[in-house]
Amino acid sequence: MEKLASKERILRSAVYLFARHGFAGTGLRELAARAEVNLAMINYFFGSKKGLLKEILDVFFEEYLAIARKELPGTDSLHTKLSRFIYSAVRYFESEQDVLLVMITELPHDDPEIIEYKANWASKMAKIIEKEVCKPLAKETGRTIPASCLGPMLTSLMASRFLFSPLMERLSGDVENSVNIESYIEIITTLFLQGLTAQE
Amino acid sequence: MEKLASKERILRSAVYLFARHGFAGTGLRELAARAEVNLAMINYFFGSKKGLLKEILDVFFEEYLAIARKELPGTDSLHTKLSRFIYSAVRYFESEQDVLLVMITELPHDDPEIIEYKANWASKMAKIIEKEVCKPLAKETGRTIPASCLGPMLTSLMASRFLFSPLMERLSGDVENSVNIESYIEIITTLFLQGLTAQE
DNA sequence: ATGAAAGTTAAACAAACGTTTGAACTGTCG
DNA sequence: CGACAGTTCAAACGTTTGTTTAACTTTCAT
Repeated sequence: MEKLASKERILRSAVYLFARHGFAGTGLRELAARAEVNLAMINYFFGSKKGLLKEILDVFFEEYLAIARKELPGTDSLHTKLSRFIYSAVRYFESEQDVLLVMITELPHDDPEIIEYKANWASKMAKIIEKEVCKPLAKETGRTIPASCLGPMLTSLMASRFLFSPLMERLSGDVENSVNIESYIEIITTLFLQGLTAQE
Repeated sequence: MEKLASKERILRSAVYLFARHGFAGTGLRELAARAEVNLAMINYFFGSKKGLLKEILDVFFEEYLAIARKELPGTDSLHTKLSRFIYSAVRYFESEQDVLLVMITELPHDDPEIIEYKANWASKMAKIIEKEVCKPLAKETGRTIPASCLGPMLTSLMASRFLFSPLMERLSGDVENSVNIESYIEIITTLFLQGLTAQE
């Protein structure tokens, strides 16, 4: 069992801690201890604490964008394409819950260095949604919903389970009463597709 | 023009700063400066920094729960009741955007002192949703969606505009291309109601 | 084998952190 | 007036913060 490279261990520990204590709430010494590296290694590899956050956000947005580019374009029906996208995206969210939480909880924070990064990615995402979802939808239903509204709605809906999961685990208790991931995907896919095409 | 009481000024400044820099990212000196109070006043009124956060979360959940208790029970149709709830809730979210952002961004963080508070409120909310939405819905459609799934979905969907607004403002540019609040409410109401009743 | 590059380390830096203290000030009521 | 509770204040407490430095070891192609 080869030990992971230091840089990778720092990255994973950062994702874990940022998701649980927040970016500002995580100290670099705590992070270094968890990653089993010397404190100075963090700045050596990532330049600064913010550089570390940027790299985490990059990883998330890159993959999220790649999923959109893979599933949304093409000649299939809007219904088919959106189903595929939701399926892949939620699966990805599930596999990288902590990264998703870091992305969401850092969304509103207005650090000028970070907001530039996020806006850049959001812009690319909005263009795809606009072209592949909003325009076909307008043709189908006659109703125009801009990507700046539909994109956040879709992402928030898909992320809802993971955003609230730390709370829901604590109170639901009985596991039987909760919904498995396949059902969850089915529910929000139906909700979104039926709900969207019902717009008039 | 009477100057607000010190405690109130602290509370409002905290909401403003926590929404923009996060809870852990906001220093008490910066907060005291913005509220124009002495640093020691914060601990005098709220006991600790966490006590301040608790009070902010209390204000939010209390009102959110009050809206649910007001709009959801009763003999009206599920459709009518849910429409009313979404309308009131989104209006409240809009009027207290910063408080909403603080609540959302602190949702996943696992501070033991805070998570107890949140779980307590979430439990009350889940009970109302379960009784007033999930059960009637199961009777209508035959499909059972637990409150621990439906609650987060609904809240996330209603909050999506405000969660992403700091980003969206930065990139959309043209105000004409964005959706006003009335349209936003209409869109997600239709989405949610049509989408839910389409479950089978 | 040798030298440059990459990785790792302990130690220290100034700055900022949340919190506490005890005195001073305010207004109110007896 | 004097006493009292509610506020406000400057100052300091001990930690912890992110970052930097310079020396050290390891790695690896020449």
